Amino acid sequence: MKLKSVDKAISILDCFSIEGQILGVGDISAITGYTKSTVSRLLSTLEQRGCVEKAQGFGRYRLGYRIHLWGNSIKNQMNLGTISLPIMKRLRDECREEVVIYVVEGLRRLCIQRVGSLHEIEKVSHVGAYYPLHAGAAGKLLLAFLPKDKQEAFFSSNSLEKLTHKTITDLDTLKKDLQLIRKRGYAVSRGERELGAFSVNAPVRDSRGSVIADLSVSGPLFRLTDNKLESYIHGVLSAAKEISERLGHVEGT
Amino acid sequence: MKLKSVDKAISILDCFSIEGQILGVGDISAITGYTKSTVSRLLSTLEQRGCVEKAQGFGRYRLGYRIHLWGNSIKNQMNLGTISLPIMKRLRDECREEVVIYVVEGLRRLCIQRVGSLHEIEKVSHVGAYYPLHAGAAGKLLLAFLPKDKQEAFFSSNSLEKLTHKTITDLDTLKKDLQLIRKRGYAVSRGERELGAFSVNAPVRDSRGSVIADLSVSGPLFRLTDNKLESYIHGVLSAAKEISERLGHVEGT
DNA sequence: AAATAAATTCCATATAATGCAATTGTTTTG
DNA sequence: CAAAACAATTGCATTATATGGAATTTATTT
Repeated sequence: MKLKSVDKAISILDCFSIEGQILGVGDISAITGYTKSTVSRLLSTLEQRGCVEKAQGFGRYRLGYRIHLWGNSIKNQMNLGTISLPIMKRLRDECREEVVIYVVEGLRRLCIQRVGSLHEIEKVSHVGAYYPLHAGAAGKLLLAFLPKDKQEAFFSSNSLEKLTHKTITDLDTLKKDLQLIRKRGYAVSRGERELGAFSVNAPVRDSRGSVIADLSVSGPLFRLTDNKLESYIHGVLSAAKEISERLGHVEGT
Repeated sequence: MKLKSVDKAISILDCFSIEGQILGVGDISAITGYTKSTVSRLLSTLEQRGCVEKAQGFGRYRLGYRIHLWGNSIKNQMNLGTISLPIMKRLRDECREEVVIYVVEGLRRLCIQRVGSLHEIEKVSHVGAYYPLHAGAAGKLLLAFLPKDKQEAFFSSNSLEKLTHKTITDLDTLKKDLQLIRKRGYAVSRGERELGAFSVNAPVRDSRGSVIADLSVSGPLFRLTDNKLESYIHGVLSAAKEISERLGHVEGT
């Protein structure tokens, strides 16, 4: 970090990132650990430029119009795909396997972003393509964290099509599996949708704590050792956490 | 301004406020006048915290996910009314008369924000109330800057109801008036909607340059002198300009 | 209205930011 | 494809700036 006071200013603005947050000098000083004089001066600089503004009178601040302005100017460029991309690339470089993000659309999952494997033999998913929710760890994870009503809608409207001999076609077995995924916080599958493929998955959460996407590392089964599995689980969990943070998710929500 | 480096950082972020703007160190140095080393260091600090991020490779930046995050956390609190309020208060304190903001809704104008007069005898508009477009300078200004199709819709569907003996009821006279308002960039009326009242108005523009609202100073006619009129026109124009800037409007759009 | 609490300003000191020049990295062109 | 041209980054000494603690001002509570 090159410029300390700028870094501090950013930390202060960050205190406001919970929606509707209104804070005073003392609050911010307590959160950040900076002295009240420092916070006061930083706030006053930020206020002069409209990054924060007085709310509810004396010494209480919220984010200002300028932040709103900046936010507007990128809201069209910024979506889950672009926010995730750099983190997905990093994960891919660690794992050397394909990294993909899926979201639920209707009763299927949609691939919205992909970073390809570094190996010659690779598993390939396609951005824009739809895949089932019941087969493969990505689908099951999304299903596991779906709101109850949508989950029911899926169970009642969908036959669990057998895609490989590993596909789960029994509803009770599937439900048990979903419960396990919720408990563990990640999902692993081998050959459920595509024979000879593995997939390691973790949930991406938004600022309200809802699971809105699935982050996946996947590749051919023959390359998956126990050691690698361990490291992929760790990697995908921490990358998913990082994406969630960028979406405003705070731990313990 | 208390902290110079923070102020510089804000100026740099501001360079990006035109939607989709992508800039390099050299560009920003040219815009702001800061040396390239300074810009480079500031950008690198901002990048580490996700306020800007690399775009299109080598040394090109755009706003980052953190700005998006902050923007999201206030987008519900920030609307035309709250953005305008502090500027409206300042204008009211200068003029000592009622200051109001109107937007077009359907074929009428809607009062969305108001700051009351400082005099005992005051003109009073009501937030949430609807007023006509053809009577009073506020309505005429909004009408003058309406897109052609909506203007036509108004002309064809609306009889120009006579509210006072000053109300313009002839379509051709009205159209001439609108042309003059567009040319001048502000509008003044006396007693067109409410006898004994005056109103001085200027347009508020958004980041695309479209007129989205009308800012008005109004009061009882007996207090309006030629000197005051001059100063109200100047005041309302500059306040409207300031609100427009806060909405992302850049001069000459 | 007085007392309490919080935010702001003052000031000397320590620290951080600056500009220049040198370096490293990227793109263009012959 | 190498060499030149261009742009961004970093090291370093200097100068300007940010800092913490105390004092002061400003709001809130009793």
